[in-house]
Amino acid sequence: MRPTVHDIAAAAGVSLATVDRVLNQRAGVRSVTRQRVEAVINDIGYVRDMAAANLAKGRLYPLVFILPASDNSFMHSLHAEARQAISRAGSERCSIRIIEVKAFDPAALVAALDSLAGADIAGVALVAVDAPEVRDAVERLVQAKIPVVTLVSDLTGSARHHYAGIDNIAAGRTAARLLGRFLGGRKGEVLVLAGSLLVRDHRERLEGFSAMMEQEFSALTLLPVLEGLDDPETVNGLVTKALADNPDVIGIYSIGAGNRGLIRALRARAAGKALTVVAHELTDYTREALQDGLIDVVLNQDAGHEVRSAVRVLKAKADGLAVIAAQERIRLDIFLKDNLP
Amino acid sequence: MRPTVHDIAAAAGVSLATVDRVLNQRAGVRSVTRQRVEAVINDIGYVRDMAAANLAKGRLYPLVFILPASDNSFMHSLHAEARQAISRAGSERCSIRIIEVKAFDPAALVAALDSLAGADIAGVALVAVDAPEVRDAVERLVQAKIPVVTLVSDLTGSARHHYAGIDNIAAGRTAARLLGRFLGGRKGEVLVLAGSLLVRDHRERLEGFSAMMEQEFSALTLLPVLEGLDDPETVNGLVTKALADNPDVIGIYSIGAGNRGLIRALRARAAGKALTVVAHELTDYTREALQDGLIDVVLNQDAGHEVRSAVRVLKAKADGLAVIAAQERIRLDIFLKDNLP
DNA sequence: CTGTTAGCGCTTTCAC
DNA sequence: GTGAAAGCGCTAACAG
Repeated sequence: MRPTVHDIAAAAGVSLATVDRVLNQRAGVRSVTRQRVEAVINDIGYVRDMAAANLAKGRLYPLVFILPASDNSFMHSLHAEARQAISRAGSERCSIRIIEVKAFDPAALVAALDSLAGADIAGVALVAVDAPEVRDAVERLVQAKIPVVTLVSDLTGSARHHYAGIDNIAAGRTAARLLGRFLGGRKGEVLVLAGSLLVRDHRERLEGFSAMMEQEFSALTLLPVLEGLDDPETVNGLVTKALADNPDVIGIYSIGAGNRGLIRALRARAAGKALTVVAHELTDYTREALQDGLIDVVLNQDAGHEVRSAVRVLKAKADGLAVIAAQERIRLDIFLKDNLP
Repeated sequence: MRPTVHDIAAAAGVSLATVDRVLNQRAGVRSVTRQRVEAVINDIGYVRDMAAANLAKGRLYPLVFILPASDNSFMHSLHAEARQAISRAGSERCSIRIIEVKAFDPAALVAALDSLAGADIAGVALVAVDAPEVRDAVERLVQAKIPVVTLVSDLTGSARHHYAGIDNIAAGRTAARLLGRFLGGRKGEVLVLAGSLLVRDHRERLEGFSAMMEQEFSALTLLPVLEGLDDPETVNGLVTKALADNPDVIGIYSIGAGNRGLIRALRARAAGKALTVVAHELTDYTREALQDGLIDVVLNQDAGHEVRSAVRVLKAKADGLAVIAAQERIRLDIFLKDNLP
């Protein structure tokens, strides 16, 4: 059996209370005693049984998830996963509260963050809007020793403890290479469709995409980026018009959400020139389009993994423990019609 | 606070012992009493605190990992991940023992499995060799109520509780589509390189690959499959010869390990016709080759995820608990030089 | 059949 | 400064 506090106490000739004080670095122990105890701890290779400690403490991890009230499939699934996490919270000694805020609105986000100031909170996860005032609000929480994790979209220059999301620059580069290689050296134009360039993840995808295109696929010309605000209707209109206006388009990269509109436009199009399409986020719509051959590649981030990872990281940070780095790396999933889950 | 056994006892007017007997479905309770207690349990929405229960029981999960003693990078990393799991085992109340067996040897595997018969084991994970005698040995463990998980390679028609590995047919199909699309309709021959068609994962990859090639990329002809036994030297020889003998090869699919040899052959080749190459498993060698443009795509399975998943699943099965299915799905990772971790 | 009691490994009063 | 003792939620003897 693993050594316990009793073993330490016996070996060091002190009481359990003293051992506990040393283990938890609380005051009230002569430094001679402390050192004796610490020596024993190292000696016998003691490691604390966290489960027992949490039981004794009645430890609870009150976590808060701040999520945008966006009406697109990806955000829906992020919400769903967060609710799933809530249903599991009991057995993991944590309680999760979801706060919904207006999307793309720094002020609303700041208000939500500041509302957490006094509260008894073990950690906060938020989908960041990349603005200085948000960065400052996060800074205040970090100062107050509250672990903070950004989710899906990161916050430039912020002190957040961790980012649970994909590398969006790499995602953009990957999209570019797949599109470029699939088009196999053909000459033509590429349509790029973003949600909004005010969010960091979309900006970064575009950045990676443009750089790679310029560098490796000079036969392809990028048309000016369209911003569809992740809204199906808007996207549909923009794409329909752009395809009509630009007969040389042979590829599309859809950076954001609202792919429902894109797919509608693709379906409506007279089956003319073949189009190669790369889009983000696997939803019911993009899955179907992939199967129908309307979309060629879907790049995806696993919302479930992101939420579970955020919970694990927040709990670990709350206790000052390390995480398994590889487990918390959020992968860029690449889906063709052949490897759909 | 969540309701506890005390609350149940009080509400049902019985003692803790009786509550415990009901909770653990042990005998020795009149069915009237049992029903009364069960009613209360449902009423107040009790859920057992597993951590406390395990503490009281002094529960330990003795797990066994049976791994092949193969000398290739992937198996090395699988071993490494298993050792990592051992180092974490303490804090997860489990003890993990690794048994090494001769690779591709059903008899050795059966011997290892049978050696576990009497032992106090909470679960077994094995890299299966797909043979009837292995299936039978697994069957015996399952009969003995020991949870069994296959790792990396599955066992046909077996009663194992779970498979922690990728969908290899989908992997083969994906390889085919990527190769086909990257080659963009060009006419030519494709070299297929397997480790051994005696292992199920390689067979399945080939199956998926061939089917997709035939179905969608008829401009490409598959050469007879070469078996390199996952051995770098052998692979190197085979590839060098095949490329010399078949000047029309424009694509390669490397199904198994031993890619060190493939890469050496590619480097040695006079920089002639461009070759499109899809290989499996991200190792130091394939990573470098990807960066150098020698390999175009690496399909990968995350050994760390597989090991962690196997541990979680075995523990859950040992307690008769459910797992989070999505978390235990092992993804097919697709790496281009642009999204390397 | 049912209840009492001690105890898992750790923390936390409250005395000394 | 230090220690004794009770208790977290659950289980496991051992009595009755």
